[in-house]
Amino acid sequence: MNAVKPLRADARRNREALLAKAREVFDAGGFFDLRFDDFAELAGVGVGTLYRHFPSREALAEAVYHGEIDALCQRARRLAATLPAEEALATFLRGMIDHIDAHQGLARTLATLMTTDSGALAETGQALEQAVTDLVSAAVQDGVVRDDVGAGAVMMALHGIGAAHDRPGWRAEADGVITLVLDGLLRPRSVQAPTRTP
Amino acid sequence: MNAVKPLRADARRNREALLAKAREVFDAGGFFDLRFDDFAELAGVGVGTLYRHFPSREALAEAVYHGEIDALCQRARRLAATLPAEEALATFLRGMIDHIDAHQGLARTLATLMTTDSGALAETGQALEQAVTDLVSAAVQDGVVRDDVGAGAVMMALHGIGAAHDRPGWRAEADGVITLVLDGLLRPRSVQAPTRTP
DNA sequence: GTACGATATGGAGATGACCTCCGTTTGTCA
DNA sequence: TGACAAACGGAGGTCATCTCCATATCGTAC
Repeated sequence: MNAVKPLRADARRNREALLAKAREVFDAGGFFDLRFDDFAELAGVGVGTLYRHFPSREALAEAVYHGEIDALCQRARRLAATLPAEEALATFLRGMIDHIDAHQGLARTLATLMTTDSGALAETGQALEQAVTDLVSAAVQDGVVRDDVGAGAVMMALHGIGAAHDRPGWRAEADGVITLVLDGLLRPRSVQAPTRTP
Repeated sequence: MNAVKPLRADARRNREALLAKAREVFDAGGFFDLRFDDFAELAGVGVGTLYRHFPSREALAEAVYHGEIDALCQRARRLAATLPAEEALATFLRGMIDHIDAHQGLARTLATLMTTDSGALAETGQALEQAVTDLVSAAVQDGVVRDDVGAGAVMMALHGIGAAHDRPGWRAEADGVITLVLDGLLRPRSVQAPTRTP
């Protein structure tokens, strides 16, 4: 599926230059406020080259954080393999906040990844979602976590955290969400019948 | 603060026409995909008039749902007055989903309202957030809900729900989030010390 | 009813971001 | 080194947003 024919030397050089500059701009926090064209100039390549390598701003963002997110997924697998399912899930979710907190722009990138469900862009998002799903499933299998609420709900909560990263008390609130989600998951199923308001 | 001098007759007429057409387009679901200029023509007014009345797409969205959100806030107050705090909170949150589910575009509007924290646009968002805060506070006061997680976390969760409204299994997942949040809130504080990953 | 200042209108066009196209340059391989 | 493919770059097309101001309409005082 991923038959990447080797890039020509100059192509690879430009690609790296773009990624390097992108990381720099991300860390400075201004990535999403920068004109995409200006970014090409900043990186020292033409606009056409920029667009050939990264068809959209989101594609570039994904590329920048692809490694990061891959690492998160691997981390999920490692946790799942070494810790009791419940603890693995908890540790992973708390770690997500740390990661988002540590890197400017990752939050917004995640938010974008989670809404975009079409195209190759979503691939990374899917991987992350799969990782979460696996963690939750394992905990359910263990019997420590209710089975009437799916991993999708957890993803939604993460989504909310990512999308709201510019709120004033972000860190504390994000921790609160995870606490609620985790403690909520530990309860037995359907404490109360899901009341629908009339 | 809100010293609105009465609009001239034609101005009021145009404003109403814009709002009416906006509601119509919202219900059809295409509001956010429509060119803003085209919308002016649809409503039968000039672009300038559109922009004078509603400086941005979001301002118009807010105006359309201002009543709706006001109603939600009132509902929150009514529930708080007539039900035990815990039940009031639960009923309100479940009701939120129903509302979002019922109206195309309300979800996206809420998402926008919740991220935008500057300008008059946020006023409505603030009101909604205040309503949630009050409900949570009352439940905390009653001792039925933990006091170590603030209303901000609940808002974040709602945010996630609103922002993700185009996911396939949205309704079920949204219900799941609320279930987790509610059940999470019912647990005593800090079951486990908030572990920070190293 | 009419005259006049205040208020509102409308739509052509400026603005500015995004993206494409294609003539030129650079790398690769025999 | 020649020839072919791959990649470059940036001028310019496209498109949505928003502004500006000459014109029209309203409300009111006379």
